[in-house]
Amino acid sequence: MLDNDPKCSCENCDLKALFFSHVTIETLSNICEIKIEKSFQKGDYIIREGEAIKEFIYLKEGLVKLSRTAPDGKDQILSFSKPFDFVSLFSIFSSDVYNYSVTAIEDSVICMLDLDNVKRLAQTNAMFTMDLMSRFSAVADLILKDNLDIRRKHLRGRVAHVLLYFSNYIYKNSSFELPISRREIAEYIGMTTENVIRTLSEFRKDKILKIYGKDIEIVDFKRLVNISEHG
Amino acid sequence: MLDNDPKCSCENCDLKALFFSHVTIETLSNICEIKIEKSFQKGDYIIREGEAIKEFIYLKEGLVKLSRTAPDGKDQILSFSKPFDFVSLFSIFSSDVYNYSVTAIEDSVICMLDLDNVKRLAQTNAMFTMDLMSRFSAVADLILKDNLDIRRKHLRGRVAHVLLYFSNYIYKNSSFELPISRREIAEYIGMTTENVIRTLSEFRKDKILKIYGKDIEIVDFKRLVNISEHG
DNA sequence: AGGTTGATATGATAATTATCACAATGTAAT
DNA sequence: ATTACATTGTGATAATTATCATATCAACCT
Repeated sequence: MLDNDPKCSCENCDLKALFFSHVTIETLSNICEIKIEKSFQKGDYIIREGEAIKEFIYLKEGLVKLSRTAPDGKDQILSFSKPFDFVSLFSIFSSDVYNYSVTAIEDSVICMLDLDNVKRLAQTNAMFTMDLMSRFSAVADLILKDNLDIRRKHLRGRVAHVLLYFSNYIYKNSSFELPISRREIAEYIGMTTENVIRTLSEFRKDKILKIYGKDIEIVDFKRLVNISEHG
Repeated sequence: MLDNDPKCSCENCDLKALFFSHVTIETLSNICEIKIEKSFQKGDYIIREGEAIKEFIYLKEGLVKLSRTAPDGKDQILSFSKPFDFVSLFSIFSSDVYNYSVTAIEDSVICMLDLDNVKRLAQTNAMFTMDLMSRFSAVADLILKDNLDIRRKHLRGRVAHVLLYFSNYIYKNSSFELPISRREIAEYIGMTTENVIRTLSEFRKDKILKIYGKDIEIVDFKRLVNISEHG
């Protein structure tokens, strides 16, 4: 965890429009003054499952994973989030504790606002609450849709799905450095680590990918899309 | 679809507390006057995937399933909902069309309010919007948790999970009439119909269940719980 | 009554995925 | 530097699940 960055100001924040577009500059400034900005390095926990929810948190920079530890001790990854996708929101209005852990999978920066303050704002400013709810429902829908999409695919389709997710949605590039391990891919798609590794090797042998450790280059995009959609 | 029931009044509705507890009686009466109540028989579509969202809908009585048709034509069931669990809410603040179909799996009654009216209310009454968001986030959390729970289980554990869900959560009885077909169980847990049927037969042979068509009696509760949790 | 359809049921076999075993590499700690 | 440990990688085998074939039964239609 690095030091706070004093240069950040809500007024100039790219994320302001996300849920503060109906909040007056004065109110925003008040909130802003007591906000805390924190930096996390890749691998750091931002939120731990079971912790009390005391802050309203959103992601300014970076990439995180949402996960939980199942009763048998195995981790399950629910989704990945970049800025504009919400982070802490899933439980803050319905639970006292976080149901999921949030971990930085790239160096990340978050903003923390006092939850009681945000709740007070939400209780008085209906438009703010509407904006919040719209974001929240869009993200929830996305996660559910993604989970259903993965559910109906086989191993190869699931691995292709993850690769396309990072390529198309996160990095917007056919070459990228995979931010997660093979094990984490497995935890995300619900398969074993060995089978994820094997499948990646197959894709390499089939000249669909070039792989250098975590560096991935999608060579045959069409075929990968086809595998993702039709097995 | 049956006739409207003129006897229903919002003032006496059990569900009022759900999201109208911070709405004045006058406002509620205004909303109430233009509400439409509809009854559906088991099997009827209440909402079809892809339809434009024009109403705010909630379930007064009955039991429904949320599902979608995957690109390959196969159905996937996302969750089941009884009154107090929301129905239409998943997309109404983030999408113009329904992402999921809602089908009555028992005779059901819904209330329909004009969505623009509800949105206007949400934009002016922050407490109402907060209540709405709390319900919504609780339901979303529940669905996600349930999906993750199912994901980490094998066939037998998944079937046991569904049986316990209906027994514990829906009917609160060790005997109940299964409101869905074997195929629908399969669509819910992501396995084939044949394997669901086979597993039910195994449970019967193992004297865990008594089965008469759709009538289920859980005889060995402990063992079923154990299968659900540990395979 | 006869015919069609869909749901339930069961068995045999094929396909898919997990588990186990082991090796190589890389990385962090001391 | 060297031990310790996690990650990546591959093969053999076991376990799990899907597919296909077939049968029965009930509901519904004409």
